[in-house]
Amino acid sequence: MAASNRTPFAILGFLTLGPMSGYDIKKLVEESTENFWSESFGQLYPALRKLTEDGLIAKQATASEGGRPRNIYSINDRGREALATWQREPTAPPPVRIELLLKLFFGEHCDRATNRKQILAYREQMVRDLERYRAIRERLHRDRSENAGLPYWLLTLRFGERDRAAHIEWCDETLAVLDELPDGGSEAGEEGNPQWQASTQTGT
Amino acid sequence: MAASNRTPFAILGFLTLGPMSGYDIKKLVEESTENFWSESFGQLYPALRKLTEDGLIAKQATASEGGRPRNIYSINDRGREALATWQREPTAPPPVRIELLLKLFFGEHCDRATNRKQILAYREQMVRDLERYRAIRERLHRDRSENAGLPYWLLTLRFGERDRAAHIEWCDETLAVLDELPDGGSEAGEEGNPQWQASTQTGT
DNA sequence: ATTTGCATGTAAAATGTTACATGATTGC
DNA sequence: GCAATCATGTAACATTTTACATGCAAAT
Repeated sequence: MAASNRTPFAILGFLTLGPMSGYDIKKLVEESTENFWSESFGQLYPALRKLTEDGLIAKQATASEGGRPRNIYSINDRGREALATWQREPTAPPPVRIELLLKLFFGEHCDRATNRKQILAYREQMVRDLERYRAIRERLHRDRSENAGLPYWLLTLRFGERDRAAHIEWCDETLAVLDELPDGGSEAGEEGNPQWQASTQTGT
Repeated sequence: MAASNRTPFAILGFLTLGPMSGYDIKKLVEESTENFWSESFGQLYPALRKLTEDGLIAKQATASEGGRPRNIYSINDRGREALATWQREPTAPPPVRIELLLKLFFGEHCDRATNRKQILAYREQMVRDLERYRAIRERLHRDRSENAGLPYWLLTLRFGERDRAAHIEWCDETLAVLDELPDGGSEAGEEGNPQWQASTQTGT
């Protein structure tokens, strides 16, 4: 998985929004970047410790109100610098692993109904995503209109909207194409053909 | 990474194209599904051994021509059944981890030039992908027009084309938006604002 | 009372990439 | 002769998820 652990940078980014605990970060991730970037506690807590050791963030144990112990982390100047440096660096292309396409690539061995069902399920997910994005957009405009980060958040949201819309169009085109194709059926047999070698490359 | 190791199914899929070695599979992956599904030797060889042990494929050691030893694997009926079963099963949504969007999400803390540079680099990659896909498409039509799998391969290629085209449009829109925004600059300071909690969710 | 949420963390397992070891053969 | 490619495999490392352990506080 390449030499790249971006969790520290995600943490630094969220800490620019204000001091907070690991738990807070996790919650924030879930309600903001989850659609294109997620983090689990198993990554978060070790990374917080490392960032503290490296002096990019400061930890402040709090047991004040209610007596509930919390570790509150704040970003410092070195942390802000590390964040900015990362933002200027070349960005790794996102790794893609689209199981749907792998299934469809071998779709010749399935009956039409199976292929259709897979595409339809994917399409429904895309539609649900779009509905969710619309709700998020409305909520952002309602509750966050003053925030300086809002334009950037909206740009990432727009990415999701365009992406999903394009995939829905692909689903519709694909369904139409599938209807024109002979219905295979998954009967074994036919004997693997021998002209497989070289040049079959395909998209994404 | 969730209970899902799809490598065996990828292998089974490729073996439907004919008997071949692990090395052959790796080559085929590179020139066909690499854009949406890749495999490394570190996954391939252990998975081939496991599939053989489980009786879904058969291994045949060859030392024939030239004396070069090769292990040729063939899918059998149980393997074909396992493949078809997987193709009918619900498909996990692809995991997304888009570093570009994470950077842009915190773009408020960068100067405009940095944000622009990141988007432009991404756009260039999308354009290169599209050019590559066009070459693949031409090659497929030229060399593979007889193959029964071709329509399905073209569908996965179309996915990549639509995806990249949509992302390019997003890049253009984003660049226009960035030009309207005040140029931040990465100076520390400003003090993290305190109204971060709840409702910031965004797209993809 | 009991569930839900707050809160921190660790351990183990799954998954995946990269680098290495090894050696044959083919084309220049 | 030498580089490239064929060919198989392992080991180490990196990354990430899931499950668990632990316990307090607030709301129903």
